[in-house]
Amino acid sequence: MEMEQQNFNSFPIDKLLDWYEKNKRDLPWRNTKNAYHIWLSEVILQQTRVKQGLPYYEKFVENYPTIQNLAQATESEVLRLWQGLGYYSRARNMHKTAQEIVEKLEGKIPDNYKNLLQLKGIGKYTAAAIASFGFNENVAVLDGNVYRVLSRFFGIETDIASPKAEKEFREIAQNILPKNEKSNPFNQAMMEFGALQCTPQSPDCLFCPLETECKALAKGKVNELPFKSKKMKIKERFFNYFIFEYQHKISLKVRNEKDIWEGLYDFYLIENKEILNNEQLKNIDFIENYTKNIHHISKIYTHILTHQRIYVCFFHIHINEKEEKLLTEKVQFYDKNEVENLPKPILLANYFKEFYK
DNA sequence: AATTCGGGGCA
DNA sequence: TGCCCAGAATT
Repeated sequence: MEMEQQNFNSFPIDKLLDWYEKNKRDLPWRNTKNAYHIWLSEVILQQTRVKQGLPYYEKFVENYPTIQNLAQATESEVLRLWQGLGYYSRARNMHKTAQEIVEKLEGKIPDNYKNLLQLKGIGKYTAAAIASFGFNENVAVLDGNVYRVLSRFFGIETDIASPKAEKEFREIAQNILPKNEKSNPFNQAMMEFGALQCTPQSPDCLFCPLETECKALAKGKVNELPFKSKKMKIKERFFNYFIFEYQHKISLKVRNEKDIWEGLYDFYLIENKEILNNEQLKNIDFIENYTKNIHHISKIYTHILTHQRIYVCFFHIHINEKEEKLLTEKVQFYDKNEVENLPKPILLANYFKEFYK
C-alpha cells in the first residue's frame, strides 16, 4: 500500500498551460463561444475520438447551425446525420433536450454546471465541459484523459472502473483546477495532454514537460497506470435479415425495442441461435412461405460492437403484389432513395450501398 | 454497483 | 486481438 503522503494541491499548472499553448490542435469548437456548438461537440466526442467526431461536428453545424434548427428537425433526420457514429441515444437525447430548451428556456442553454446537469444526455463530464468552455465556470472536467493524467502524475492506483474512483479523481481534479480565468484553458489542456502526450499506449515520457514531477515515471509504473479492472463479457448474436423487394421497393422496419440501434431502421430480422440454413428456413413460421423466392443469400458478416459480436446474413426475397400487401403489417416499403435517406446501422448502410450501387 | 448503449483506430 | 476513445442512462 502507498503510505506516502500525497500533496494533491501541487500540480505544475503553468507547465501544462505552456505545453498546451505550444502543442494544442486547432479544433473548431475551441474557436467559438457558441454554447450550442460547444454542447454539440461534447456530445459527439463522448466515447469518440476527435478524428472520428470532427466530420460529424462539421456536418451538424452546417445542417443545424442553431439550436432552433436542431429542435425543428425530425428525430429520423438527426439520426441519419448521426449515422455511423454509434451510441445513438446521444443524438436522440440531444435532439429532445434541444426541443425542451427552445420550448421552455427560450432557446437559452443553461449557463452553469448545476442546471446543465438536469438535462437529458448531459452528465457530469458534459455539464462541466459546457460550463467551463462556454461560461468559464470554475468546474473541473473529468474524462478518460483526465483519469489517465492524474493517475500517472500522482501515482494513484485506484481502479478507475470503480465508483469510488470517480469521487476520488473528481476531488483531485477540482482541487488542482486554478480558480480563475485559467480554469477554462486548464481543462482543455488536461484533456489535450492526455490525448497527445500522456497517451494510453506508449506515452511520450522522454519529452514530457511534467517529467520531473510524475510519480508513475519515477516508480516505473507508467505502463500500469491507470489501473482499470475489466469484466466485460462479449455476447454472440446471430441476425438473419430478410430483404423483401417488390417493384424496386425495399422493406424496412424501425427498431423500437430496448436494444441496440433504437430509432434506426433495419430489415425484417429473425434473431436465432445461429445463421439459418435452408432446412431451418422452411421450419420458420411466416418465412417458410417465401423460401422458394429467395434469390440471393449473402456471405456471413461479422459486426463487432463493444460487448456484442453479431453474425449477420442477408436473404433477398422477391415478392409479388399480394405478398407485398400481406407484409405491410410487418414492414414498410421504401424506394431506394428513401432507404438511403433513412437512418440505419452502419453495417446495413454499407451493405445496402454495396449491393445496390 | 453493474450493464448497456457503436464504431473506428491503433499496436 | 485487446484496449480505448472529451460518457450517460438504466437497472
